[in-house]
Amino acid sequence: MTGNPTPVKGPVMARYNPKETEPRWRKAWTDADAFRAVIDHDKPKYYVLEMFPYPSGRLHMGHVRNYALGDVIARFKRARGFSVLHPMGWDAFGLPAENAAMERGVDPKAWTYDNIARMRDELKQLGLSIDWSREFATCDVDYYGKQQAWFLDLFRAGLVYRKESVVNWDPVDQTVLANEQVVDGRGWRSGAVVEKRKLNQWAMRITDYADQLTDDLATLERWPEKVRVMQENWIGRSKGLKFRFHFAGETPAAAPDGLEVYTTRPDTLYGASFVGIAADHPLAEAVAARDPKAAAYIEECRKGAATQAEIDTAEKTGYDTGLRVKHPFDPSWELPVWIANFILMDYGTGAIFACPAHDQRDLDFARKYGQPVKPVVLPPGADAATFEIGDEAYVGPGVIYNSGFLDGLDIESAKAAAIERIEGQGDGDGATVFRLRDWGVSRQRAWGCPIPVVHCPTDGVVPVPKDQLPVAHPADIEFGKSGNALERHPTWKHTTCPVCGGPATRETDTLDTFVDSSWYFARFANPHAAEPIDKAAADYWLPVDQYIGGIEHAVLHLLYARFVTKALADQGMLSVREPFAGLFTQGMVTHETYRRQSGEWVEPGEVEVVAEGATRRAKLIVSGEPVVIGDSEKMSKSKKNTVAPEEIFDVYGVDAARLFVLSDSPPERDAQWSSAGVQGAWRFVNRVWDEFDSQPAGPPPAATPDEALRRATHKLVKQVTEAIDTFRFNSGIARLYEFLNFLKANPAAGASDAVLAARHEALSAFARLIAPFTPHLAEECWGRIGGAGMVVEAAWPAFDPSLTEDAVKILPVQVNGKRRGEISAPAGAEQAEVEAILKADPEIAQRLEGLTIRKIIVVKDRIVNIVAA
RNA sequence: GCCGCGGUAGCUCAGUGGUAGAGCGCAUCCUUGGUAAGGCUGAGGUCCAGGGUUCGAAUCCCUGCCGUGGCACCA
Repeated sequence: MTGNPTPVKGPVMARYNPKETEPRWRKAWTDADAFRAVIDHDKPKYYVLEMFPYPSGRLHMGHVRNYALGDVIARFKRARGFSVLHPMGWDAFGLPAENAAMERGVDPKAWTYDNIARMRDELKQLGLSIDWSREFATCDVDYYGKQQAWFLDLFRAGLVYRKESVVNWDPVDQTVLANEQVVDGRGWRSGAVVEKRKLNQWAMRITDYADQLTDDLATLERWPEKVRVMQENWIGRSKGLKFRFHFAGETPAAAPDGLEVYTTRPDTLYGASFVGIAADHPLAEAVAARDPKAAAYIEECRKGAATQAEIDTAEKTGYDTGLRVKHPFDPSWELPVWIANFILMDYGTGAIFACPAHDQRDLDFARKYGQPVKPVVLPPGADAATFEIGDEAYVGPGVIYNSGFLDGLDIESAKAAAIERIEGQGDGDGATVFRLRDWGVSRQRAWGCPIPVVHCPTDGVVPVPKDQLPVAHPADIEFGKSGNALERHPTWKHTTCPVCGGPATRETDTLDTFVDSSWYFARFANPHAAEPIDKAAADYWLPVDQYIGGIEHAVLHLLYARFVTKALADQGMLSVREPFAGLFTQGMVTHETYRRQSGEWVEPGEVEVVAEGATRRAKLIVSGEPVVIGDSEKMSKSKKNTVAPEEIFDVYGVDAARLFVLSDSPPERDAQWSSAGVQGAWRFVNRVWDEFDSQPAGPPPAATPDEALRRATHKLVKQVTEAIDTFRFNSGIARLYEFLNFLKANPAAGASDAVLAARHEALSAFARLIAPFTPHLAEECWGRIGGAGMVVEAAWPAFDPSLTEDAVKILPVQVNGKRRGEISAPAGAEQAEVEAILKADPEIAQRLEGLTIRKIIVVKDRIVNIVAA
């Protein structure tokens, strides 16, 4: 190095001031219309979407993380030459608006749009690279009117229907819930114990797509395995046999064709000991009509267990109906028919045959009621003469025995043989059964998308003609009471029948808000189109290349969106059959919790944490009262462990907040927010700026750049590029931290021309590499070293693969697996060359004195191991 | 019960056959005209435990322990 050997302090630098730089760059991006998505067939396209927010009115750290993650991808892909679509909208219908209306007497519409306005400002402050010209809210009349249009298309296609059904009724929210929205017997939002009610309901035939929804999971290679498994379990496809038992003796009028059951184990039919039916099976009801004891038993079952815990521990009970059926393979063999509390009416046929030896539930029941237990599957190695079932059913592999024509077969062959026999007898067929139920979409709420049909006393249910869409809310809905305000409105529901012109009433149910969110990604392709979906635009942009959101939507939203995509594709409205090619589920933002001795929760802002070596203690700032530090948990108001994003932006700037939330942990894991962490990010922002500010202004000297710095730069570009490509943002940021330390070790002050030139190249790359994470800082730095235009318009830095490796490698030398020294070798040196260097090394020679070399293992560019004895 | 994920420095996490790393925190010292700041240097690790494979294991395999997520009377 040349220059002044004494330490030179840099010029007095102004501290980096995000309050000044950040708004300035956001304005520059807006003025340049930098993020407008354009259909450009000369470029590869990339559609980045984060799950759109509910407009609660306040941005929280979870939002910051979600949108920062998406923004990294969007900015990265844009710099890599993709035509990027990165839109934003609002999932704006739903109960919170109605609750606010009830509590505060405000208009849900005004409340919602006010919240949107506030949250839009906060989101824009985040500096996201979003095409805001595409923004819409699901409560916009234009959006839900288009939704009504395709809803009617699905109605005509038979995919939407109305049925009287037993539904989950949430007594607090006063509405119906889908099965997916009932968690442990309680409403997913209200937490109220869900009741069963019989109502006329609108439903969508998602079960028609159950096979496709299962099969196509295999094509979603860029989805987390976990989510695919969850969906597969939820749909719950099982293959088996549906068949009828014929009655022995009297055939009840309620089951004239016999009793149909479903089983996945037809191979164990010879182990049957009784037949069971659900308490609400029609046959059970018929029995109850003439048998008061049966009626009492059924009543008992209905009261039954409400919560999952109760169901788990509930004892199996049953009631013998006195009815008898014939075994399908042996008409002389009669089986009793029991009503049993563990059989579910809404799965399969609501009736089973029980094989206690090979099903634990059947075994528990059989032991209690003295039913026979006959094993028909012999485990490998077991002796047929002595094998017995104790308290545990045998469900493993084996050979069929005690089973007539099935004897000697393995389980799979026996299943096939049994099904073939039953089909031959005309008693039943092989069948596929799903756990998935049709999607009930009716909601008895006003603040949702009205279902566009009319009820006519003459013509029945009549769709509203397309030229009369949208069916909009009346302007003067009176909220403030519980129940459906549309139903209560004095005039809105009264209309005329589109068919006969006579008086008729409008449907007052609205659609589940999950319908709103099941196609918004397609509307973003062209949110101003006259048709619900602009097919040409959708063909260009869809599928979403990278979708990002919380794991909590693994079955609800993500399953509905997949179904609607397939249904709309079948109507010719879309070409893709899967909406999201890539899915990323990010973790939550958590924070330590603090409590006073009294147990009262305390906000982080009221607490001072003092670190003393390995121990940390906390106290109240005002009084010095000791505070107990609790686990890090999801930020929530009830535990007072939230941190308001706007306060962080105000103190440290948006870039520091983004950087910290991205750097702390891998994106799929929870991120622990801490004030120390965000301060660390803030220091990094300043150190970056200092480094750029210390570089002499003007073009770099025309010297050959310093080799080591150059190699480090190219290595960095490679590492950060790969880290972003593989969603390891925290790793990429760690490399940037390291590189900054390396740069500081090669300061501009007193540097040679070679170093100054290499530093310029390094800083030019660095400004572009930090842009996805800290976009405002990147622009400021880019400008400082004379970069052309803005970073948002600049190409991602390239790296020269030959420069990402060191020219000379330091190879550790092991003797018998223990490190004993090191040698220098040219990169790529092969065995012979390395051995030559080894022999010339006196230190190694000394180590090997008295030993016989058995083998020398050279791992190119990595390590040498000498095996000696 | 079934299916996952995780266990590496005080904390949060990289590293997934080849020299144990980063950030934060901590300690020492320097600076005090960048100042509710900046810098230098350093300490700190049975890579959860045991067994196996290998010249070599944090990494691969087996067993166990601990934590955590999802599903679950689905025939």
